Amino acid sequence: MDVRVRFAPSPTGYLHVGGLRTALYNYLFAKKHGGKCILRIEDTDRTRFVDNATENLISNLRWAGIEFDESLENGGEFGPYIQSERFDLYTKYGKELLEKDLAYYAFDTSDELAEMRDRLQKEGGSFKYDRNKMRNSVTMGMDEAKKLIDAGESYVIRMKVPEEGEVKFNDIIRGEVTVPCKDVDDQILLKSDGFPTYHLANVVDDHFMQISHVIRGEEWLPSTPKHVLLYQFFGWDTPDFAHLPLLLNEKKAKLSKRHGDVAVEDFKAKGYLKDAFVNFIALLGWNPTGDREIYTMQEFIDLFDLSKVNKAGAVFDLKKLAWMNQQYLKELNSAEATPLLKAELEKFGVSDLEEDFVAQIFDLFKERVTFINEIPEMTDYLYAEPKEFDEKYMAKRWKEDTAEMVKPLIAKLSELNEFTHDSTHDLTKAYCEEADVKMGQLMHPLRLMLTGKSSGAGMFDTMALIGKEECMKRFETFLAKKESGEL
RNA sequence: GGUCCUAUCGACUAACGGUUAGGUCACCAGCCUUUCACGCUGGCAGUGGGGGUUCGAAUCCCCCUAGGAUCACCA
Repeated sequence: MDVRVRFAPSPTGYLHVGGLRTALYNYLFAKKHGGKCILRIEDTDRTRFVDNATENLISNLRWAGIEFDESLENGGEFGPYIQSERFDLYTKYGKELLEKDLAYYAFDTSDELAEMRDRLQKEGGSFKYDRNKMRNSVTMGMDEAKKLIDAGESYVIRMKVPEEGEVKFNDIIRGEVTVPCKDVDDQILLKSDGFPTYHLANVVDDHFMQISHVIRGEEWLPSTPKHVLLYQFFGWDTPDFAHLPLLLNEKKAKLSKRHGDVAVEDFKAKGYLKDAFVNFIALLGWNPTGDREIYTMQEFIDLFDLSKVNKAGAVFDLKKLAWMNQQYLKELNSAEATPLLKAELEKFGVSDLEEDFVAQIFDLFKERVTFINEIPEMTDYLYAEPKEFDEKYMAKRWKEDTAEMVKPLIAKLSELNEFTHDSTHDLTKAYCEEADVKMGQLMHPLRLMLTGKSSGAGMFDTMALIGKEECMKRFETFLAKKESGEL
């Protein structure tokens, strides 16, 4: 059997990280088995329509490196790939169930349904639809129901779940799942606006799109018996199911938008590198070996094994994500990094820097940050003389005799023709030996005068980057301020 | 509350009946060092509890407990 899987999001306006993981696992599974990965937009809820939601979804998926073999924009022989354009199909199959007496009309208002649930709750037990007591074609008879419909009463179509027996299905991740029919609700299949609910549309589409494996989040597990029953009602083969463990927040509850940090584009905006983010997400719920953390997409494809995906939910740990991001940041080559850093610098208000200069800055700071966007502020002294000086640092490192100790070195530095890492280093080292002082006694004052900060890249690299002329100017300014007591 | 799912260090996970229960993040210590980092070395830390099955259980079965999901004319 050909492997055909689908990622079927509803266009809510953003891509949830859990959705990204689902899409990714679908993609990996398809690629691994030489199958097809399909994107189907499930927009049957007209009350939740969001402009540009589909475009947003696709662009975020593409950012993550996930492409689809069949979709709205790429086409395919099983389209349309958006449910609102498949309307007639659902109506047709809803009717078929009605004719087979596997579905029925129901006329209950939302108040009546709420009342029913109140009653059932008081009696204890489940809240499932009480088919034999409500207003529907089972209690009133089909003739009466047709009359109401002709009179313009609004109605829904519900599935008629058998009273006896049980529903069994095999989940690739969880094994056999069994639910007694009496616990399965008479799900609404077609809403009063004529649109199908997820359950009907999903089953019909998966069948006609020849989906072989349904890979989706665990939140769908409780409604899977309904879907299995629908396949049986229609006489169709059931696809294989794989319900992925949930992504959890630090409180171990399902990651939800209310708690923030769940939209892929937010992570993108914060500066996470795509490969790092995808790598991290892929390892939430599965690890091919257990002794490695960094994998390429191709390696993930080669190693992917649905049956080895975890059953328990996974907590989304920002700290490990940050580490992951840094790992990828360190490995970024300058061709990739320079434009990114340049853009960040421009946001910071620094433009017109030489590519080579920007590349050097990246090399010096990539191991000191988690995100590229931290670099501009950290390196502000490279673009203008420092406005302020770290007071604690100054108190600790600038002593009574420091000025006199540093002046001869500055004089020697000013005579240097070449102002490079090596030349400044060699000169300073020689001076230290000659004057019998430790490097540290001079490095800190130099750093303070030049950058105002207590941390940063190596001092000789920093001096070379700032340039001799500017360094001299800063030394002079700083010493003058010291003498005048301004500092 | 009904139903279903789940349970290995604080977190992500490996070990698919036989290991001193391994790796990674975080944390701690040390080394490196002109700062901050990076890096390196080491450390802390786990099979929720109770019964079985077995020569042998983290692994299979049962019960308990705990957590989660779901019970919409949302997906």
